[in-house]
Amino acid sequence: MPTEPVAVIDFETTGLNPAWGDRPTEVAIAVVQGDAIVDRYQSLMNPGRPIPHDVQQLTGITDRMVADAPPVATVMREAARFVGGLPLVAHNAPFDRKFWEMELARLGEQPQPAFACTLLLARRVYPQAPNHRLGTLIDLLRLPRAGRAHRAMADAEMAGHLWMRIRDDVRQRFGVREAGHGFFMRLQKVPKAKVDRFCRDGG
DNA sequence: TGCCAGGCCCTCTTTAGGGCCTT
Repeated sequence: MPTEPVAVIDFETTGLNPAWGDRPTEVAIAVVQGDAIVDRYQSLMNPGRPIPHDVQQLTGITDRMVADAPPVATVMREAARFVGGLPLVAHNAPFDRKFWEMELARLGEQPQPAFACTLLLARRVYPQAPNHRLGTLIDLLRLPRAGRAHRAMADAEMAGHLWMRIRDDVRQRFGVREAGHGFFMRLQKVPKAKVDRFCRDGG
C-alpha cells in the first residue's frame, strides 16, 4: 500500500501574528508521497502592507519584490485548491496554521483541521538535538538543504524531508508498520516520557 | 518599516515562570 500523501506548507509573512494585522508574503507547499517530493506550489503575494525592515532582512523578501505579486486572496485560493483535501504538515504548525485559517476564513473557505507539527514530533523523536529549529535538525540528520533558509519553498522542502525522516525513524525504531498522518497527529500530543510506550503499542 | 503572540514543555512546578520556535 503506498504511503498517503501529505502537503507540507510554509508561510513567509510580515510578522508573527495575523491578529496584529500581519499577512503572508509568500507560501510554498511541497506534496510528499513515499520517499519523494512529488509536487510543488510556490508564490509570492502582495500583503497590502509594508514589510518591516528586520523581516525583509530575515527572509530576503522586500516590498519591491511583492509590489507586482498577485494579492493574498488570489494566491490563497490557488493554494487551497492545490492542497485539496490533503492532510497538512508544518514546522511549528501553530504559526502556519493561524495564517492558513485566517486567510481562508477571509475567503469564506473551510480550513482542514488536521495539521501535524514536525517541531513537536522532533522534540519527541530527537530529544538529544541541541535545539529543534528546522535548520539545526536538517544539519543534525544530514538532510538536504533545499536553498535559502527563510524562503518558503526551501523551508517547505526541508520540512518535507524532516517529515519523511521522522516517519521512517519511528517506523524502524518502534516497529510501527503503518504510521500515517493520523498516527503522528496522536503522537505529537503524547507526553515525551510516554512516547516509547505509545509507539511500541502501535498508537 | 516600530510595538504587539501563543502553544508547548521543562522545572528550583502545580496558587508559576521562563525558554523555545515560527516571521
